[in-house]
Amino acid sequence: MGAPKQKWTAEEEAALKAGVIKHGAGKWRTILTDPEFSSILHLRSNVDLKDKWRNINVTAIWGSRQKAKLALKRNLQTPKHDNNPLPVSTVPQNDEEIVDAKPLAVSGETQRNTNSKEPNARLDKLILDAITNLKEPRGSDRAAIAIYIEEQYWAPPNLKKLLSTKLKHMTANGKLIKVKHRYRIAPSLTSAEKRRASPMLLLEGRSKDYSIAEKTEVNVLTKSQVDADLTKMRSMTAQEAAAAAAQAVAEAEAAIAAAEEAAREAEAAEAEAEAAQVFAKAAMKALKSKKLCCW
DNA sequence: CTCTGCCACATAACCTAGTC
DNA sequence: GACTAGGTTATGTGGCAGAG
Repeated sequence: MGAPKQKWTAEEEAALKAGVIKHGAGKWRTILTDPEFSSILHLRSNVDLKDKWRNINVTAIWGSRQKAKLALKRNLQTPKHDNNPLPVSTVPQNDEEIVDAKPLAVSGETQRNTNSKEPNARLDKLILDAITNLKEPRGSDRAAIAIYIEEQYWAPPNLKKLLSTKLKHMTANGKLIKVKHRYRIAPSLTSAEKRRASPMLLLEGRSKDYSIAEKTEVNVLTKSQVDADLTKMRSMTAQEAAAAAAQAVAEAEAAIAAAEEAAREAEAAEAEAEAAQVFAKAAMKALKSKKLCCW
């Protein structure tokens, strides 16, 4: 069927890994157009890069895609209280939750599952963070939010456009309240959500997952740190990049373990809260019946 | 039989022209 | 300038099939 199979060479694989280190997983087109890698990867399409990256990840954990698929099936049979790590096929391949563009994805849920109706979730957090920290009594206007984000984070060149779309979206969702071109955080937003609006890095492929950051005390990078990192990466040779990729795999695995531990704790806390709620209801009921009997 | 490269499809993200 | 709608591109995921 279709084109004959072209085996990936070690050189191509190293270039792919180096590209992911430099640009982040999911930025296949960017990697492909990077002159540093395009000469090696000129026979490959962005789709090829994406497929190969999937294979590399799956192979690293499960041995093969088929094994991963089997593991997934087993997972689905015992969905909720299964402590086994989720197979890579269910893990986000985009860089949304990948820490420092590590080859292995970190979260246990797909982006589609979690963010399908919530594009630009990171910007979401930055906006909340900006409004919270600006502390303007009547709310903050779009320009003020934009300036805050630009000053505090690594903002993309099209920030204003993204911001406009996102503010509208968040207002529609009820996360924000818009009064006379000023935005305030909706009172219904939980304290947990507000807490999540803590500083995050807005840089393609380099965002820090806050829950992991909280749990593992990973430092949130400043813009200057990111600049320094990028400069360093650009001066890397292919071998150095490959070595960095290998190290990144190890670090990602550690991050996965920490994230899973945090998820288990969260689940336990949730169960505890549920139990407390049930207890409270029972107590109320008992109290009511007691009152009734005494009246 | 297993592995892995290729393909197809769904959807998210992005871009652009038109309208207010 | 801001917003919207429609089109295009990029990416993620599942499945098929050739190679070893």
